Amino acid sequence: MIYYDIYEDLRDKILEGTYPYQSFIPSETKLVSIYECSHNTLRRAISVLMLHGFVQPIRGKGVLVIYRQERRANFVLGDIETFKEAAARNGLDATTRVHVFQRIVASAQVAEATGFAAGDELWHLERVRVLEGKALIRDKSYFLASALPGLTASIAEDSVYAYAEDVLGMKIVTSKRVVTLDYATSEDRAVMDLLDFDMLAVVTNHTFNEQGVMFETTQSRHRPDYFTFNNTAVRGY
Amino acid sequence: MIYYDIYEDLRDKILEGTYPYQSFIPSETKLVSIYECSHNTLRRAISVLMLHGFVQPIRGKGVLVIYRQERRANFVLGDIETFKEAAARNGLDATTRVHVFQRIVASAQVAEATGFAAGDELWHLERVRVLEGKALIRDKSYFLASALPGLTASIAEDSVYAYAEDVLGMKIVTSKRVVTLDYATSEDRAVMDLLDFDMLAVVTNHTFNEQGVMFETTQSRHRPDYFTFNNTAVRGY
DNA sequence: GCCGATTTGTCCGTATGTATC
DNA sequence: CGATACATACGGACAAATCGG
Repeated sequence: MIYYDIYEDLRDKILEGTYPYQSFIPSETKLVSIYECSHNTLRRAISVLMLHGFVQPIRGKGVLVIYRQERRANFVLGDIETFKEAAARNGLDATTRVHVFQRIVASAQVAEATGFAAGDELWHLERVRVLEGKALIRDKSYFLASALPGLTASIAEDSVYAYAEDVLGMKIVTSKRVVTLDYATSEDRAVMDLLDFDMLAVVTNHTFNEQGVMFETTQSRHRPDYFTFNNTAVRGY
Repeated sequence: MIYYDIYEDLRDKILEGTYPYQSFIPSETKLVSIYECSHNTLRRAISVLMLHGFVQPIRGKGVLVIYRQERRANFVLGDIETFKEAAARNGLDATTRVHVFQRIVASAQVAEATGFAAGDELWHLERVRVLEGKALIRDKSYFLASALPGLTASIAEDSVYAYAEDVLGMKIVTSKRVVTLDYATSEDRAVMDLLDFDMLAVVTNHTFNEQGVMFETTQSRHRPDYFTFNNTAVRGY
């Protein structure tokens, strides 16, 4: 995929400062001759850069870099990535404790709450994410059992996504997320290191694989002081 | 813009149920002949649908609808839109109280906190958003004065964005947002109807116009029970 | 103010590859 | 294997905005 390679190359040059904030990257014409690709392919790479908030094209002038290094945050969410990847990217030591691991059949209530159909066979997992020795995130997950044969508690302790992608060959494509706030429950307090926080950031996500099957929904409950959610919106895209 | 018209038409058909959840929309070939457009233009419309979480194309099969009507939320954020638009879309009666309206010169501290340059002339606004008679959101905004000549308190009471777009002809292009949580301050409590909530959802945004100039940064502090933030991530885009 | 060169934006047509059925 | 459907890439044409002379 040529467009993606070009995207990564330009992105890295922006990240390392070759193309600094508020500067223009080389023109389409120049980049086309540099990468020896068609202008449409280059434009696609630019559009991915734009959607990720790195650049903003200005007609008649050029493509402006609007990315700049953010202040250090504790735990940044945003793109599709696993908990382990996010922890590694944020330079944190991470482990996972599996509290619940069971196979269930979706009741009408579970179906209503999760978006699965009543009668679906599901894996029900409850896990706590531990960063630097602190239990900061509590995940309540439901996975479609038919999409994840052979799931075990020890896999869940490592990374379900890695198992799905590397072992089963599944690909995660779309992830819809909703961020809300909720009171901490006594259950939250029992398994998390909540200090005196009484509210949590709640990220509810629905994940679709390459078959368009919603195979996972997870409610992640985050301790407020370690929660950051990034997003870029571009008009018309 | 043909691609955008096609996007809107398909999106509306999905919203009204013509193309229901988990069904395939007509094939590329059929849509091309329906809309009498080129292959590429249609694909662009599909890609916008995908980025907004409405569909997911599956190679060899078709384009699957993965959108379904969500439960009613109190106040949903996500795309680029004004407070008034969001209120209208959520069917709520909305007013704005302007508490602070002044012109300042950015100090080093303000520059550090906002991302503007020290010495920039800024409008500093503090506003409270009132929905259905309840003061639920507190906005602390800084606008680049050179980008918004003639701003007044009464405009701020209505909609700064409408003034920028309709009167000044500015276009809002990119909006970067970060969601965090913060303790409610005594100032928050003084101007908002906070009940007994002691934490707030904080959305910090940086907005760029069509010139690539960051002309606004706003910190919006939301009462937890009225806060919802939507997001869709697609792998590779 | 005008013109021409540059740069991005949109659209079209075609070719080829890959996955599904 | 062939037909269908999406995915990627190329090249060309014209429009729209900017900028300098």
